[in-house]
Amino acid sequence: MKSFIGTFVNKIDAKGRISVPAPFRAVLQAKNLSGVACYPALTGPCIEGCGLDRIEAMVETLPDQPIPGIDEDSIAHLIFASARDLPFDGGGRIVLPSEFIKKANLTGQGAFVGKGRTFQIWNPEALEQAQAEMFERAMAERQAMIAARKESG
Amino acid sequence: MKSFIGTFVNKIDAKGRISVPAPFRAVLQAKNLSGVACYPALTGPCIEGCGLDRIEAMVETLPDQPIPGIDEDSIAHLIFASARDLPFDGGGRIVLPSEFIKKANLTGQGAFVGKGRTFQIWNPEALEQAQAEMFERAMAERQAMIAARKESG
DNA sequence: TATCGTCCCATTGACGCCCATATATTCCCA
DNA sequence: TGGGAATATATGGGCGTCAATGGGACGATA
Repeated sequence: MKSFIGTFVNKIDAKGRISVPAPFRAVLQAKNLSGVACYPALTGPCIEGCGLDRIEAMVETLPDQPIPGIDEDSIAHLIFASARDLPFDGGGRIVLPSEFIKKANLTGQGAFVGKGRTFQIWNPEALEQAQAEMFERAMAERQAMIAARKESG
Repeated sequence: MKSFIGTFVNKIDAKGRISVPAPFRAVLQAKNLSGVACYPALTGPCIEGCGLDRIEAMVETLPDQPIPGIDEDSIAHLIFASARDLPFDGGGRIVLPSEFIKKANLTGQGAFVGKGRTFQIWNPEALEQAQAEMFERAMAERQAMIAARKESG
């Protein structure tokens, strides 16, 4: 199964349209999908994207209680509420709803970041910052691990 | 099977009419339904909505009379009692009965919230509050889970 | 006759769809 | 191997259609 790999920066025009990178479109079209399901990420200022099939699969996994109970509400329901099915136009673009543009601070450009089974859409500058921080943290953890190993062994 | 996803805020006019979002109508029309079954939610100040087929499926699974002592039965019969089949008008709107408007504190606007197999209709402000609380709770649970994993593994 | 509910029509504004252009990439042929 | 053509991609813009919404007419009922 093909995955979402790589980073691609595309423009966002006045109508809020942005081209989905061709490699990502190929992944979706391999599943006979003519659009992409998007929702605000819970963990950062970006938009998460995947095939609508993935969302439908989430629906399937939730208990189908005819009588709604109190435990019905979970992260999944938050995602259903905020997700949108965005169809491609003739040129392979999607239109980003204004909520998404606001959530991810998108201005002029959007960076598609492959995450394997999903991808994310970032403000390019914010992405760079976040990646730098992630790198710092990873290096710090690595140092800590090395130090701990020296002590114990 | 298509599901109800996304949130759409539409106006409620003086006659109590509100447009059902086109994506939701599409889900229902895929099942050859020309209306939507609604009933007050048990879990919050909102209206639950789904296809009439879902209500009928519920009916199939239940006895004619509530069985004393079984809460689910009486709850289900409560739902049947308060449920309404609301047909679309020519423009894809439904008329909200005054009980529903009262129950969900609807004033001027209604927010359709996709929940997968069903959807809900909320007062937009109340929805925002409820979702914020839900998010807090979900994040707290998530933190607890991460902490537990660290300890055990 | 007055009121309520349902149906139908009108408007407007957004969105989907189509076409056009530019750039990059691949492929073919000389 | 180099040039050129053909294709694919990214992007801009315009137009038609449909969705959302408002208002009025008709019929039923009390």
